[in-house]
Amino acid sequence: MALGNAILVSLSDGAMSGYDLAKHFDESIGFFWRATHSQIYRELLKLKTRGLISAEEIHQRGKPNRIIYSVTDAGREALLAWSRQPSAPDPVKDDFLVKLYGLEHMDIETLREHLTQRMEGHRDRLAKFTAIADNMKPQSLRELGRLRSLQIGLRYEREWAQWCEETLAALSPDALADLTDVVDFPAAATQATGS
Amino acid sequence: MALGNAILVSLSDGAMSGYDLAKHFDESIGFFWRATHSQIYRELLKLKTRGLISAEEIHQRGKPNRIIYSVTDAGREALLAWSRQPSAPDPVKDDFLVKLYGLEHMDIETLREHLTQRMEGHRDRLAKFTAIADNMKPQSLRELGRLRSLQIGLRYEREWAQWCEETLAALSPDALADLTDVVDFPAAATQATGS
DNA sequence: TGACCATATGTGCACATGAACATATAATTT
DNA sequence: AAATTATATGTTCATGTGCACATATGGTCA
Repeated sequence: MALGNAILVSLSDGAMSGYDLAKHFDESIGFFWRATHSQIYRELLKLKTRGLISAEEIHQRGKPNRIIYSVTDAGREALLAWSRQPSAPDPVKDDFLVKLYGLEHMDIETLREHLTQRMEGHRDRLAKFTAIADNMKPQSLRELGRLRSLQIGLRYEREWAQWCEETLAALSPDALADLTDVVDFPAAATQATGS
Repeated sequence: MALGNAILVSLSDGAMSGYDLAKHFDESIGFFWRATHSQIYRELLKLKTRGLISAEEIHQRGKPNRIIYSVTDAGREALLAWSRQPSAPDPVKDDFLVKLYGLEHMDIETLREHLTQRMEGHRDRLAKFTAIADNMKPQSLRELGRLRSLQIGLRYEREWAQWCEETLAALSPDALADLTDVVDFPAAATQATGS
């Protein structure tokens, strides 16, 4: 029910429709928990069945009706109860690290390109997060929580960006020339033969 | 087919049974890609069907037969082709960060306990990774890849440990006393009332 | 006028995930 | 002698995930 709780937290910020939630999950809370709109609509029905949220249909002119969901008292209790449950530390799943782990079987040239792209992405997000964090001076629990969760995102992006830079250096032709098993670099990186 | 590739990388290290792979996924490569034994046995059958691995049954005395899998030439080609595909940067999913994001709706006392436990776990793994990394002086592509993937794990654990420490300080009773919306601390943390 | 886009809510389907169950052998411990 | 543990390979089932599809309204742009 992890997605359900992320939705309850989002709705605690203010009543929202599934459509709004989907956008919300593409931005702020989405950094900690990803969800597609189909998942969200299904989860909303479950939460409503369990009485944790209530629904109100809003008739709009010119657009389809919206269904606005609000957290009920039972929903707030459920959130509090959830906060008392231990959180499973999330298992990391990363294709790219598996590739690095099996480096001698990979196309290094391509890996360098992907590393560069990835580094740029991490740097962009780092800049974005830093800009937001710099303007935050938390004066409430709410703001403090937002800042602390932003801070881990910031640390995450910073370390990844630095690691990409370090790894690019370690995989540079110059650095690789010292290794014993790089036979015919750089040709070996783009052309590999069996046995 | 991400699990399949992680298995191919593992088998490239040497032929192994599903049982061995399961242990392997609980240790080294498991930091980057988690898998249970039931997943592994299923994936092995798929890989065999696709001709990427070959199987050899070993009759043992005293123990059930083992089925040892090896990577075929087609498997090696598949790995190389995979390394040329871009890797999706893994979406983070973390209960604990959602809790922090919705801090004002949570039981802060419990969160502090969980933070402490989590910090200890990260520190333990950091010490373990550091000890291994300190003894590594890569002289082959293989060793270099292992070290680079270990380095991101090390950075990850270090940052999480530090963040936990920082966050514990930020959530200390003293620090919280400055906030506007902490009404009757510390009673508020363990006893919450509706509306 | 016709195509496309933004809003808005859903369903269908294929596949992944992981806990629990199932089975079998033999050594070790009580 | 019986229970437990380690080895070893699977299956079953409930649930989660996410892409693609479906439907509906009305505005904008060529």
